Amino acid sequence: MGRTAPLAGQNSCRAVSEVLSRVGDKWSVLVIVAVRERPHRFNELKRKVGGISQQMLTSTLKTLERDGLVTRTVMPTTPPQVSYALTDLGRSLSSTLRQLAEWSIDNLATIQESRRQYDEGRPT
Amino acid sequence: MGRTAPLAGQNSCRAVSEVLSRVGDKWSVLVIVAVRERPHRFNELKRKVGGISQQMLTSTLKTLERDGLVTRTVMPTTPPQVSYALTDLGRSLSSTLRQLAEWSIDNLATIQESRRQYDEGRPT
DNA sequence: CCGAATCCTAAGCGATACTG
DNA sequence: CAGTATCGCTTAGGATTCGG
Repeated sequence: MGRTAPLAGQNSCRAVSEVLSRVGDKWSVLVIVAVRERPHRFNELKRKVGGISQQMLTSTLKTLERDGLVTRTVMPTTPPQVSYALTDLGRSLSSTLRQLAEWSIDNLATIQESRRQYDEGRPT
Repeated sequence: MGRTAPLAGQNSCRAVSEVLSRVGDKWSVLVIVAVRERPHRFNELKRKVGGISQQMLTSTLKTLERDGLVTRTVMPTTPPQVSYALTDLGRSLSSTLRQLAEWSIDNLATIQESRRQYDEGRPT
């Protein structure tokens, strides 16, 4: 991958695709946004995200940690507490996602309307 | 459910999540970028995207059309030709994605390095 | 409180063959 | 050329249970 493609064309797409695949799963973005403002503990995140299973929260957090987007800090208390926080990289991604968030909010209704019309025309 | 979170936090995330789920699949972004500059025909897109199966290109295009992101135009020639193009909405999304593309290009290497280190520490 | 392990279902996706 | 149909593998992800 020594390619430093100057154009935002074919090569860069693969990068976006890669990042989107990671972040485009069901929970990653929700978790990122939930943990964004301050460190959170596990069950705190679970409540805040809402609707996520333990399993998925655990694995989502693990993946995010592996990717260097969140940090995991174990507090040696009893019972043990674990604190999750966004890294600089995670915050950077979070900012970038904000643009997409705005687009989504602005256009989600349009998309849903488009779907409805499409489905009407094809009742089969 | 009586929750009407006024913050642009929780609610908007659902919208992003929704859009990301749509666009975060394996091929949508690649197809969007491939069709971006000008209308393309089916097999033209297939070649340009590269590695995509007929099945997936068909269903990806259908979903994008349903969401109002691309148009599908059948030319009544023999053999029939079908032309796909980005809508205004699609172009708008494409622009928004560019930011994410840049972030991806800038940070993909960092992420991959982070993964490598993480995996080293946990050989199991 | 935090998370691992197991089980199970639904969906994503690819390959191939067939149609108009 | 531009799809559709079918098959089967692989993965995502939810529920539940067990352990530290």
